[in-house]
Amino acid sequence: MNGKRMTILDVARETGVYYSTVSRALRNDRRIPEPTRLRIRLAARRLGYVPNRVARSLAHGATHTIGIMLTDMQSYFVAPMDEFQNFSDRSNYTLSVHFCSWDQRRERKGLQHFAEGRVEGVIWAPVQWEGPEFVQSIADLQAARIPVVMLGLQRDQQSVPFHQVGAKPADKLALGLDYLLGRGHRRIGIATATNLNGQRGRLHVERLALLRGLFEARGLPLLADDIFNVVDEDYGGFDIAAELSRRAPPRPTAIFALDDFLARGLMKGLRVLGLKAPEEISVLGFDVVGDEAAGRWPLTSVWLESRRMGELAVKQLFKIIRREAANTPPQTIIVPPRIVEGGSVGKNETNSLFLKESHDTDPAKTSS
Amino acid sequence: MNGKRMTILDVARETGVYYSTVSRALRNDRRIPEPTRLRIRLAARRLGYVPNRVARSLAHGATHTIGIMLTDMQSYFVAPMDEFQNFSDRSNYTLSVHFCSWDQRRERKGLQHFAEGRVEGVIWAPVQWEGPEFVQSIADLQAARIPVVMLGLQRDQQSVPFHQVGAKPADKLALGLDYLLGRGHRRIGIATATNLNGQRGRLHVERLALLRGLFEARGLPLLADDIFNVVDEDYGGFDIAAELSRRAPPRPTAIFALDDFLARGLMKGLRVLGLKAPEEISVLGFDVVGDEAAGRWPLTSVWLESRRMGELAVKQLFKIIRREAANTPPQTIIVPPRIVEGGSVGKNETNSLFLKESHDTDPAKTSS
DNA sequence: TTGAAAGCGCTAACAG
DNA sequence: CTGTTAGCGCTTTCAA
Repeated sequence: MNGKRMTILDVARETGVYYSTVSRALRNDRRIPEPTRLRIRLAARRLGYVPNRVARSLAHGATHTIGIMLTDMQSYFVAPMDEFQNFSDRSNYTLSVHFCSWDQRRERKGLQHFAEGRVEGVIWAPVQWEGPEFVQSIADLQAARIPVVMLGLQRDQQSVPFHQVGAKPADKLALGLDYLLGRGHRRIGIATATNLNGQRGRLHVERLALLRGLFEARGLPLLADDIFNVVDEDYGGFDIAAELSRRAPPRPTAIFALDDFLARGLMKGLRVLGLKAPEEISVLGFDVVGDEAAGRWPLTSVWLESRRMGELAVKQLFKIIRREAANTPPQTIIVPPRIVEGGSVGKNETNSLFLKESHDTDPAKTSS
Repeated sequence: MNGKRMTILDVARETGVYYSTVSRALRNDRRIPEPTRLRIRLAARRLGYVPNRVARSLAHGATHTIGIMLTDMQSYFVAPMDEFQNFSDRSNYTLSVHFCSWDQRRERKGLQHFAEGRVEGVIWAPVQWEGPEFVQSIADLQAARIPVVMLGLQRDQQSVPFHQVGAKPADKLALGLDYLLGRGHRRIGIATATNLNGQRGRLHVERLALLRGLFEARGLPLLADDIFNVVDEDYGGFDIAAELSRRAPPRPTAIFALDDFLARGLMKGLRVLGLKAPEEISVLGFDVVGDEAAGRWPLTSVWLESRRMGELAVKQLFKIIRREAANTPPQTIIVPPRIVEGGSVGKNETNSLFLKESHDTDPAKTSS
């Protein structure tokens, strides 16, 4: 019970064969006849043998693992992770995930761990695209001959020593703005939250600045009063809805909400407060996440193509790992922006807002 | 550039010492004199040598890695993960994280991977506490002599072959209910969402059932109309707020909101709709996550002690790894429930709801 | 202080 | 088809 770990030697001894025969049997080598194989596998199971991947990897020089380095555990990453999983499952690779919590030192250490662990590839959403840690990490990975695909795009597209997959915020915002213009809107408001802490706030600052430029480039006026810059982390959309319902009709006919939470909170708020969307006011979302709901989603939005990005990233990585694109110069894959129109309203809209008493626990069961 | 990976042999050749000297130098063995050590480290860096942890682990038999198996990437796990990171950083261990997306097959495969990779310990939040996969995974881990600490509690406390850390839902609900009773509330409503898909819906079903029992045990009436069972995934709290504001004053004086989202949406909705909390109606949250905000949080709530659970779990695991508790019988650590009162209101409450134009980009910069 | 050599658990090339 | 043997890259005695 509390002895040493079993090795193939133990299994060999138990079954009376040579230990390389055990090794082969356990890997289902067709040269070992079926019955022997079975006998060996059974013995291994009986003894509680667990193969040692450390030794295995050292021997044949492949870890069959890929490393994922992410900034944090945001829902943003759920869809990409799902793609990583699916793809590597199919290829019989395993994922090793690290979150650095926006800490570049942690990021550096984690990547070093990947490099020393000889993962066969890395997908990395960097905290920053510069600085000594960043450069060092790239160097480590290169020295260990580990291919990297970045999630996201570096700002200035110099020739960089890594592949990258991402979307361009400016293109996405332009698409959204032009969509609204195309629908006849001339007074367009912006819902944003530039003052939030951390990355989310920074994104809003960037988006608002870009959007300002786009308004200007199109000769479109942007009234200070039409920038709804909220302070509430998660439910700010509700404040905007309230503010809008307070305003007399010379008001924006559309609101471009610069993130998922804001957009959905705003939609919900408008509905609860009795302002009809899109009849009285239109809402366009940005970077909306819930991707399975595409089409059934009541909100029209510039899509966050995170699933697509994940898919492209992992495919590119495996291309390199499989030497199909070994010495390809690093590629920059840009995901084109896309608008998904709020289609047939989801289930939440068709039914009542509340569930009524009826489908309770079976009374027969409560008697026990 | 595109040659083979460097090994200590290359470094030895480069520096003219024996390769075991290199091994020692790189691990900062004090027997190697300072200057030699430095010379070797420099050469290693120059050559782009990256230590091979696979080989290292095989040689000394320790991977210095712990495996984390989680059901999904929910915010629930952010605080525990943070504790895991902090603790293992300090002990110079690295984390390998897996998410199984509530898929028991994936969970099984991932744990097997951990076992074969000889991680030195596992923290595991199981999808289910039973079934063949569960039993097999436990067996694997035991066969590989890998200690496990579970995140969560098994229902019937049989003597189980693993440590576990968790809280009891019934205790938490009872604490919450008695808190409200203690504040004089007699007509208490419940905000829930039993119809949501996946785990969240299941949790609501469980909580509502438990709470029903607690009401009954205290001889407290629970009106069907006072169960606000919403259908909206994220903003159902708004719907409840709207419904409450519609009702004439013989209505609940307090609402026990059975999850974080519901509670916060409800609070926000009440404020926007002009219903004063807690003067006109009290809200008690449940399993509220935002733990850094403790005290500054405007919402009184039965706390989700996820950080504490994470901390206790990782501490327990390291105790076992360090043999301080090697052959201790598996312990069940129960985190006592706790209510955190919404203290001094956070920054979001003191200021206006909107940010006004003023702190824009420096005009000096726009001129460029 | 450093060199020599054994070995971690397994794979794979080569015989037989 | 199975036994033999040589590593994989590193750590760790044991000598010198």
